Amino acid sequence: MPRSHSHHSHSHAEDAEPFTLDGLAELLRSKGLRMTGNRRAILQALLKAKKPLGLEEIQTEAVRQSKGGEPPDFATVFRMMALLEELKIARKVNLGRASSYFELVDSRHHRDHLVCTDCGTVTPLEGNCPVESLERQIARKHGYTQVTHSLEFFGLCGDCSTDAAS
Amino acid sequence: MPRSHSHHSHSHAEDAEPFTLDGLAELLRSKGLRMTGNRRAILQALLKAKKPLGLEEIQTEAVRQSKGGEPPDFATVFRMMALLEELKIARKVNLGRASSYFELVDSRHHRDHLVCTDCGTVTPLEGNCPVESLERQIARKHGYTQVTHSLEFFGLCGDCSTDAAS
DNA sequence: ACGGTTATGGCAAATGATTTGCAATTGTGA
DNA sequence: TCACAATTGCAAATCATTTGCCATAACCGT
Ligand SMILES: [Mn+2]
Ligand SMILES: [Mn+2]
Ligand SMILES: [Zn+2]
Ligand SMILES: [Zn+2]
Repeated sequence: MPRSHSHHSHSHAEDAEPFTLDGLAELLRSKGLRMTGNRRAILQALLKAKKPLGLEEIQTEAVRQSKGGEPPDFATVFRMMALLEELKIARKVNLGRASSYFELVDSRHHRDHLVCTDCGTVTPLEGNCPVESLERQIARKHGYTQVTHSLEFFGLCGDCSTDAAS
Repeated sequence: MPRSHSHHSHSHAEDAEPFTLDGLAELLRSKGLRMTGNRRAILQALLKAKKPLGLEEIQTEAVRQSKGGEPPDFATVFRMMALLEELKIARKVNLGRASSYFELVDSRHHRDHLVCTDCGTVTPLEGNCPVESLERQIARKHGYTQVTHSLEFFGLCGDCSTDAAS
């Protein structure tokens, strides 16, 4: 795919550009994809999210972001997320639930999560990932490439611990 | 098969009783549950497994363990696994696939996994878990109790890396 | 701005996985 | 051996994911 560095002032799609709507829009276009109202809304929802979102949540957040109008169809959200996964812009997060949850994946700020198995509260964990540095070692030891990981902690939050005791 | 001290065992999986068929049988009975041919076969399949098994696999391995006869119904395997999860004897493992996979959970030998996202190969990782010691810290810091975790690495195995390059 | 090309989106139906109801069966303790 | 409750097979229900089809709309070149 030819890269036209027409005006070098900004937005090289492949650069570690901070995840911004414009940056993502550019990236999509560079792949021959189109930027639509639905997609803008979905991306905004994901950008604003403080925790992984389910398809329903993306749908409702998206319509809120785009200030009203019809929410994107469920299938549309589904296809968009499949696309973003394909492009490694988003990833599925294992929250131990039946349906899928997604978050944008910024290679510099990936997050692990703490999930209350009772009330469902999700807390992104602060600080450095404790296993990121292992990816390289594991890759070498087992002859793997492109190693990523998924790390979640599950437990009972304070409230739910109390409730369980009574 | 020496059953040295199978009495005084009516309680939790915390009795660092080794995970053996008899031990598990006893545990189930202590909960008022019954030990049947199906259950014995399913447990044997799980005990023998070197990696997490899907419901189908449990079904086929179970019939092999019990040396023939009808394989347990799919719903039976499903209910058995729900039960074992409930009792914290087994857990679901996130292999990034659509359907669920299970493994017995021995608090002393829990395993994280390396999964090839292309061919599906699953490799239990040797050695100490790199985050087990964090569970306590996270529990304290966030006011959680009963904290567990799920850690999987994903990537392309040697073969699949080669194929992808061509 | 206009029009042709083609990605996209809505709708509904197909697929796939999980879960449940129910009657017949079977394990267990008495 | 009996009575009772747990278990199981089978089929149907539920829930989540995925796809086909065609009308629509984004983008490109004029
Ligand atoms: Mn991490
Ligand atoms: Mn671990
Ligand atoms: Zn909670
Ligand atoms: Zn592979």
